[in-house]
Amino acid sequence: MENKYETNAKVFKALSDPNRLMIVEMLQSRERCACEILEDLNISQSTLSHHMKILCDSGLVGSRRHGKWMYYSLSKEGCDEAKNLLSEITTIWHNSNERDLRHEC
Amino acid sequence: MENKYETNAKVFKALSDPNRLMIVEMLQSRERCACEILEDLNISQSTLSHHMKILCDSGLVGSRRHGKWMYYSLSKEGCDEAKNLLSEITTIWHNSNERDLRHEC
DNA sequence: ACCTCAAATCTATTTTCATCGATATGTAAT
DNA sequence: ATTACATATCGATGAAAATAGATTTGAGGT
Repeated sequence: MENKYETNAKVFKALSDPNRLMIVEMLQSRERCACEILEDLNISQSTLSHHMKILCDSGLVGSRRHGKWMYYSLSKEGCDEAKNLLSEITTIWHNSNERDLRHEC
Repeated sequence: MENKYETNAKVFKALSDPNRLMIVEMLQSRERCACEILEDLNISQSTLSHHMKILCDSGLVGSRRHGKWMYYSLSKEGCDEAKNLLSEITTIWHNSNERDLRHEC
């Protein structure tokens, strides 16, 4: 079992690699076949497959098979969830009620 | 020199660790002294210092010294930048003009 | 000046991750 | 069924990151 911090960290971990950010950028304009992504990045086929798995597992990217080819695209839902998550965790609470007491240093 | 993918990856890398997500959550309600954060996490003082450096370097967190103590808080600007960044890279372009040609598989 | 305490830095260790080559799997064409 | 090709998985390796203990730095207080 995985706690919420580990779960959330996974989404950001998916975005914390330069090659994966390049892939995400490629997917903004349209879905892409794995072989097309492979052409643009300087990595091996097995490494690309590994990155695509991480992106898909994070929910940011979806995939569909068409014959021999795998097509990848940004997932609207996954991307929205990520945005909501980031928004939630970085919102600064200006609390008027003084429940949250100061620490004794 | 660092390319944009590496630069952007750094922000998400800062958020890709469970302990750092816990710290960010603690900072939502108010600024915290390092010693207070240390009490809540199961990590050593040196490890905490390491995490705080990563969060500060990412721009998400700011710090101020008060006597012997270091106080950390969420940076409004840094957090907004992160949100804008995520929004930019996950926006799906529905392009009507057909500049972006299909790939030959 | 000396002592104390908080936090940063240094050094070493362990764990995680990116990467690749080789192999396996799945799909379609012959 | 056999072959060809795209992608996934496996196994190994090197690099990066998390972690802790020891030491150093910095900022009061006596």
